[in-house]
Amino acid sequence: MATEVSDLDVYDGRILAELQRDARITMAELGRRVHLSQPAVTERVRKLELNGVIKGYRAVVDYQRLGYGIRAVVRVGRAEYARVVKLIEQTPEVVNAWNVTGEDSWILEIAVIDVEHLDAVVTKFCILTETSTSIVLNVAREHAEVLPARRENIKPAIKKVTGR
Amino acid sequence: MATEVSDLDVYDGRILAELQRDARITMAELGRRVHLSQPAVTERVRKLELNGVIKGYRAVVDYQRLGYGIRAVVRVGRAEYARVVKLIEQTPEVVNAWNVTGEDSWILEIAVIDVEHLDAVVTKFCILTETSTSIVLNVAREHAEVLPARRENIKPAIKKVTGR
DNA sequence: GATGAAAGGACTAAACC
DNA sequence: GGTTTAGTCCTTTCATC
Repeated sequence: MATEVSDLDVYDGRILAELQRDARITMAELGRRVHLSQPAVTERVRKLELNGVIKGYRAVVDYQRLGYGIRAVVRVGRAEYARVVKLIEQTPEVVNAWNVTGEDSWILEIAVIDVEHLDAVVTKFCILTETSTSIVLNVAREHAEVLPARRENIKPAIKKVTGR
Repeated sequence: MATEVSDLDVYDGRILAELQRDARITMAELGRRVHLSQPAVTERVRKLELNGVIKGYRAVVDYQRLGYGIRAVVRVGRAEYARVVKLIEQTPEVVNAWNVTGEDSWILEIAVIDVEHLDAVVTKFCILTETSTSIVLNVAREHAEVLPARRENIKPAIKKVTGR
């Protein structure tokens, strides 16, 4: 049985917001914040986990302080799917890897120590196909909180004239 | 006082690995896993948080199950910095936003409900400058665990001949 | 850094609305 | 679906080795 967005009420939305902000708060504290008793939130969180709405909980680390001076986005052109997947698996510097539509087949986010390290990683992918590397200068937004989608919130690209 | 990577020992590495895998384990359990007493791990985690190595803890949610059928990467060309930042701030669909080097100035990761919604979001950025949108078909790796950088682990791009 | 003790708070399961 | 209660476990802080 798949979870429908409509199954998620206002309490679930608040719970998801709080846990995306701080995943280590206790169930008692979470209950206080969303105005539910502790057993009630515990049960809701358990269901959100079971339904796969919450996939897990992760510590967010500072790449810079872990010794990775450079973050980069590498776009990888068309290449044999299995070979790219295998190369990604062999490359721990790849933090995120998406197979995408368009001229580039893959978009990789990598964390490397310095330029020499960047060269070493990018070269591995250059051998397969053409690549394009962009170094991250600045992060405007990271891991934004995502709430259940509500169609009412969409602002149409071109506003319809409402004859008034 | 900034943290140096050299300050992090093998225990810190294990702690960071465990907390990136599951941020909600108790300190007692974390202690068991890394073979330290509970007060010892608690103190180490506190220091990692204070030093900014651990930036926080987040629940990872499933965009699909929250009603976002499409994930996409939008590359945004050269445009006035402040205007792009302002537009990102006004666009909750943007999950990650990086200012990068290269022809594209910005790389945005967005989560949208459907094609109509995608159109609405992309159009907002098209007004500023040229954009290029790639829809995510498949995720090969997501939020890989990142451990303290160790230069010894780097494999040089071109292996040096060691005259032997 | 480990161990042990004590107080406070959090979790679990049950009974109940 | 929700709350309350009671028992158990975890966490925190202290002291000591």
